[in-house]
Amino acid sequence: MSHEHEHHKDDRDRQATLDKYMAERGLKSTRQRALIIDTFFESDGHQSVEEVWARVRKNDARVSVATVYRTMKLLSESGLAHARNFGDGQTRYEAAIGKHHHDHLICTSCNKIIEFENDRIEALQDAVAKKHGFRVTSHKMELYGLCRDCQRLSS
Amino acid sequence: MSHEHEHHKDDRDRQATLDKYMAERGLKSTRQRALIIDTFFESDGHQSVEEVWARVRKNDARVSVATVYRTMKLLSESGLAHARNFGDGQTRYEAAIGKHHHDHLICTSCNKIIEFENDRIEALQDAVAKKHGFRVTSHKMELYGLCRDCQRLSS
DNA sequence: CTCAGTGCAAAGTCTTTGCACGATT
DNA sequence: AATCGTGCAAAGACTTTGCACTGAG
Repeated sequence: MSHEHEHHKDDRDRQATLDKYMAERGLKSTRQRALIIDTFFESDGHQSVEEVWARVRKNDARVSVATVYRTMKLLSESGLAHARNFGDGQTRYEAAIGKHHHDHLICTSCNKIIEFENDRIEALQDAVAKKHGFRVTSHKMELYGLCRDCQRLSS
Repeated sequence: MSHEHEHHKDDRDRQATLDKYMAERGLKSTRQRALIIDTFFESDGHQSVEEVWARVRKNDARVSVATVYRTMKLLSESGLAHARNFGDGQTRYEAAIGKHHHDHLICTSCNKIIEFENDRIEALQDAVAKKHGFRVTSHKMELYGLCRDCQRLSS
């Protein structure tokens, strides 16, 4: 299966999830929402509202930042995006569709973020949750430290 | 070894760490700092600045919240406390001495927080970090979901 | 036609900071 | 005495919200 096919499939998944979510609550589909959502999913990574807004404005300068805040919250509540807090005082959103779940290695010196996934850790997390009677819906794991490059620089 | 002994030992550890840190940077020991630090370490859990301030004020109403902010940041930088972000827009501090490292199960319904530790997960984290050339200094792992009680209520 | 969505600016939170005064080394 | 610390209020950063207008269903 080509990457292109995968992307189209992701697009459809996202559209379906979103349509379902919006239909359930009587939410309307507007020019602004469509633009914001498309813009968000066009980029990878951990996007702040400000960043999404900047790119949205290139297409339509009339969109207000308040609408971006509202729409990102919508995406987060619908499960299409995850809200993250890496310690700077800013919420960052990450697309929740189209890639496997993963966690983060964060360099405290250069702020580089490396993503990784590890099934054994996930399995252990589930086991821990079960032991405590929890039904886990999401999780985050972040390892902070110095990346290879910054270790070299500081030594 | 009695619990009492352990606590005394923790107090000494903390005092030593803090003294060393402050000496290294020429920081002064003041009435406010001592009170804030004692107050913080008297309680367990994940304390917001506002909460610490409230308890500090019972002893000395003249202490300003700005000083509490500054002191908590100091504790965090000295490694005696960890700053956490659980998603409400508030930094919470947790004592870093006197208990093992642990992670969190967070109920998204009642906000209950359960702590757990799992050595195998920690070991796997180290392995992942090593694979990426990272030197990890700290980490956090949070599992979000419904606790046993809230599952029962919502079903 | 109705109700949700949007833009705007105002208000809210949490946190940081400039400055003059006070305390510690 | 020299600095660092503190209190206060102002400023900042990010986010939410009230309201009147717009637009989707």
